Amino acid sequence: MSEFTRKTVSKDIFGRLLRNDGIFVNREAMRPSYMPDILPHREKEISDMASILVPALRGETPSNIFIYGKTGTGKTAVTKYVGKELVKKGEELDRKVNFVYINCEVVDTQYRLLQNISNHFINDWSERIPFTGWPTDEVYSKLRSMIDKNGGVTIIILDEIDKLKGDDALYNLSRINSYLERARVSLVGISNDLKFTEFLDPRVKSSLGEENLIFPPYDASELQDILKQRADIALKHNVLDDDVIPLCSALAAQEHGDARRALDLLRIAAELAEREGSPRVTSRYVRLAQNKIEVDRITEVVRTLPTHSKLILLAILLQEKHDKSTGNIGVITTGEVYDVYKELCKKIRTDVLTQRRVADLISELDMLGIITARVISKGRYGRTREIKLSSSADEILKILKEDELFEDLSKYKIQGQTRLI
DNA sequence: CCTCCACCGGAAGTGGAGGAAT
DNA sequence: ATTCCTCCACTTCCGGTGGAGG
Repeated sequence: MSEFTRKTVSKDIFGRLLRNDGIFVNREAMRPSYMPDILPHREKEISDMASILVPALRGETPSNIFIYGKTGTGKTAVTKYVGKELVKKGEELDRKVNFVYINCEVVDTQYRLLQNISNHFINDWSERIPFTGWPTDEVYSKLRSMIDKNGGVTIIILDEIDKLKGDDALYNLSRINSYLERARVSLVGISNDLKFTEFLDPRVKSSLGEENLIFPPYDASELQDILKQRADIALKHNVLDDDVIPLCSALAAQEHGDARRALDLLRIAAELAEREGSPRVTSRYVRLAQNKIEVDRITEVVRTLPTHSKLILLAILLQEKHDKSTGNIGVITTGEVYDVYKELCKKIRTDVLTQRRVADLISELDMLGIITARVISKGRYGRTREIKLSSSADEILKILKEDELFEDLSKYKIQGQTRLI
């Protein structure tokens, strides 16, 4: 390679990718965090929520709300949207309305929750409540005085409320109004777990559930509208084949009408097309995207598995390979997996878990969708689980090998018949 | 129709970690 | 600092079971 070519190549690697001859106009519009101006097919939910919260604009306390809906049904988007509008209207009417959004998956303890809400009212950086150090009830009383001093109506959104540890925090928050003189607080809890309220303190339950909103899943045609709207903003005109949006919608509709899933499919399909230099997104890229999402999911799950679950997974993998090479056509059973697993443990000098425990871990792997395990009866030869890998063995092996512990282990060969007949 | 295999899966208990209360 | 409590991973024990082979 001449001096000249090397220079141009290295100089242009980003230039070529940067030149906007791809498919996207505004990539952000396809991300889950993007907030569109219009939320299609959520008009009813928006107006329901608005009518519950409108007392805030008259300085009265709105009812607390509990919102339930599966992932990707627009709970968070609708709530944030209504909140934004409410604050805007409040400024117009000169009514003080505060809107605090907390994601309980990130802020999951009582202390951090109270700390976070309090800091929302403290602009001066040096005045802020530290991550740790204060007694919990002091933070609580600080919060009360902050809210009272601030006045007006404060609406606190607790997203993913089921992730919050302990219900003391909810109990305290739901009673805060009786300690306030000049201000009012109302709570909005969001969850995708309907059973969540069953385990709650009955007092919290009745106070939080003054109003309930249920967000139904989107159906395929509603998903199409959402995708069309986003595609208009995010993509160049006329880069999608006609069947791309219907396909994305149909696939996502099968997954309980998850709009986020639909958007991910479309975005990844477009990204794959762009990366391959294709001028158009075809249904082939949607299929590839779906595959990529699945592989990414499996990769992530397997990578973060605890050691013993990985060992069990490897045991299943080895057994499957062994069966294939010996032409054995029987199904893999719990007992066989357990035997191989024991050997693997011995090899790396790890304690062996009991078969009972291993059975539970196998069920977990099943629930994670890495394997399928269903109970079958082999008559005289007992009752057991039939265990199968649910995705490519090589793919999983590759991920397992990332763990240095499994580097050598994966070469382990099962000696002959592990079980006498 | 009965037996009996090779597990399933519920119940109860242990022990250690981590957080809250005193 | 110490005790208490709660959670979690795991063990022990054991009754239960679908159906091939007798």
